[in-house]
Amino acid sequence: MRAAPVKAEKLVQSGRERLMSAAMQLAATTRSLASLGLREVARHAGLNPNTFYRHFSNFDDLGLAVIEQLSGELRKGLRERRQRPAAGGVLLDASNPAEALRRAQGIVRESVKLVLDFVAEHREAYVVGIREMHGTSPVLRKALRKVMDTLADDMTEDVQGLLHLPVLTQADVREISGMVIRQMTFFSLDYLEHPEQQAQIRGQAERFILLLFWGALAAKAPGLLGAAQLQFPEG
Amino acid sequence: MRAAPVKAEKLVQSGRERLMSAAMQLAATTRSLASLGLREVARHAGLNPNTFYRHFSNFDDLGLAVIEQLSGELRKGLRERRQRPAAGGVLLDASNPAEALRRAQGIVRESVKLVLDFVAEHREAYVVGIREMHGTSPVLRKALRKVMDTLADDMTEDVQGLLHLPVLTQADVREISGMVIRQMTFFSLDYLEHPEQQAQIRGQAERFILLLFWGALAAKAPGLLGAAQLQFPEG
DNA sequence: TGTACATCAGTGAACGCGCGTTCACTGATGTAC
DNA sequence: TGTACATCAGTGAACGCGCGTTCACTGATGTAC
Repeated sequence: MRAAPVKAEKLVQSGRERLMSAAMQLAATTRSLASLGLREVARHAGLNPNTFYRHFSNFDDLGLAVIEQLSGELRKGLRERRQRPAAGGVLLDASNPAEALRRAQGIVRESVKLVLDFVAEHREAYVVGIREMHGTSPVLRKALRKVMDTLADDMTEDVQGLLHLPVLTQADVREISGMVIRQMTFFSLDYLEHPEQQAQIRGQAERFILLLFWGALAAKAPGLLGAAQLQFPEG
Repeated sequence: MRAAPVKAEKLVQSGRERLMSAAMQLAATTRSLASLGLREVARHAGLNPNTFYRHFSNFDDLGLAVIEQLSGELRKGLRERRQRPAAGGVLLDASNPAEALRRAQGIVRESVKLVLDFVAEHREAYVVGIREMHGTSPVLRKALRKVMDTLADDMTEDVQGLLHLPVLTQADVREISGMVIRQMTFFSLDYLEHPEQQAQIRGQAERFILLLFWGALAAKAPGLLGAAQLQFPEG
């Protein structure tokens, strides 16, 4: 009798995986991916230094692999969770603007919570990602810009699916989504760094998003807003 | 006869200054301050490696000195330039909202241009600053957060001086200013990286700022906006 | 089913190099009397 | 005004160390026939 090989395969990490998670762990403690050393990573993974070359041709190569894995998780995680509140969608037109805006506000609140929860759960990966977005390696920077763009595309799709806003074009929504995704990097870092102010930061993020959409609606359909009695969420 | 000593003193850079500008120059070409080496910087400054220790006790020390100098220049540069459009100020109330908003929009346009011009002129310093804001050294990160806060304070003061917006409290304006300063880091980098899209990016930045203020006004004084016929600036 | 061979992840020793740091020293400038 | 001394920015040589990379080798796993 021997142990089922399937289970064993699942449990034993390959050398490549060990190197990647070693890099992740090391980068998470104050340092960036770019500042790690090959020997350092191999040591942390319990491997011989030159085993590194069996799996990656250089350091950017490893960084890319790590980022691809992480961004895949981020996107997947967000996509799974945001299925939940998709009950119907809100049509924002002149029929009952106050009610529609109230419901839209609820969706914004849920979405902000969802993102910040995710960030808090994947704290280390997230911080490393943000750092490399402005980091030294052009390759990693470019990869992370692309991640941000993808997230903004996802958000655009969501907004157009959940809140049907006839007055805003897809280009309008995409531009606002891009701004929101970018600003969320700051809110997220604040959120992680100041756990005692989490409620307040959540409120700020909600207000930020609402301001942008209200501003856009104010420019394109002032009548709607006038009837809607907007209210700031308190921080 | 000998040359006037005053002039000579001005022209000859001290060792400390040479080290600082060497670090600046090196950091500007793809690398961050944190990733520089002591010997590398000294070499670039034309000095003996250990002369470094005559002026700085470690690398963060140098980084801080560089950042203090740069942020001083940034603040001073912005402060000087923004004196110009201070002709009077715009009172935004119910008397003639359309005209007041039109003038406010002009001020936003001028301010965005001013910031982006400054960024383009100090390209290298600016990029290094942004990078260190998310960088490896906690000391530099904290220093740069403070710079951002100061800029947001300055902007708050300006907004309250130039546009008199009776419906927004100082806290409202300060929160929006913080959001704008942060988002401008992204717009600025875009602006530097894509010179062929500068007009478009300027337009995006203007729209961003207007959306926030319009959103805030829409929530607090919907009547004003309804009468004002808002218009998006095209990118 | 067995055998021969190729592939592949991993090892250990060795290389030359640039690094941060320390030491003892120099020469110019500033300061006290 | 001159002299003695202290301070300070700079030099050059030397240190031990960890780094990235290369080499020849091992043993397990997969594949062809």
